[in-house]
Amino acid sequence: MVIKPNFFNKNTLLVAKKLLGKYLVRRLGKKEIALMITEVEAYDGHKDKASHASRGKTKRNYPMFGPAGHFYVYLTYGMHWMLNIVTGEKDYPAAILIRGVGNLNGPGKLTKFLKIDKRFNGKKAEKKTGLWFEDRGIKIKERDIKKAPRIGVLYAGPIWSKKHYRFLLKNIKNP
DNA sequence: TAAGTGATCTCT
DNA sequence: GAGATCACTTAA
Repeated sequence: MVIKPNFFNKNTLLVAKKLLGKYLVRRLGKKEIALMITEVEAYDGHKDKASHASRGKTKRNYPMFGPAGHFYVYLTYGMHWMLNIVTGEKDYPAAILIRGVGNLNGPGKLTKFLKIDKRFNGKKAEKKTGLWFEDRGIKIKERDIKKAPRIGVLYAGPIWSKKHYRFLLKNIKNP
């Protein structure tokens, strides 16, 4: 079943954990590619120094301030698109970075494989968009979730870079 | 381990 | 307008 926007309209850390084991589905032409989400990172609120939203709303990060269930896509290092899903209330800047799906590890590889770019920025996660989330009934237990510090955010200082806002599945099961 | 790559942010 | 920075990948 397709996941609705209100699924994302909750505490970001909670949603991040619940997103593990769900499916990211992409329609390319007539084909649908469904990949299980195995790794995510949370960026929660303007106080989070590692978040793009920590310095207020800008032309780039405005989708983070929008309603939950929309995508935030941006380019980094001149060549890699990052895919995020916005969470929380409108005007509360928060999003979850999808770092790994299926057998792909790394946010840059993911977007390259699924042909995701800025066209999805600010779009709603639904079938019409061509990129959405599905719940296929896989249950993830708390002990299967590993918590770890986020990647590439050392610039945010010791407090925010050490927070365990990264969640990944320990045993990747093949459905 | 280092280089590639370019939009965006933060100063002038 | 210029310069620094960056939620990464790949090939050695």
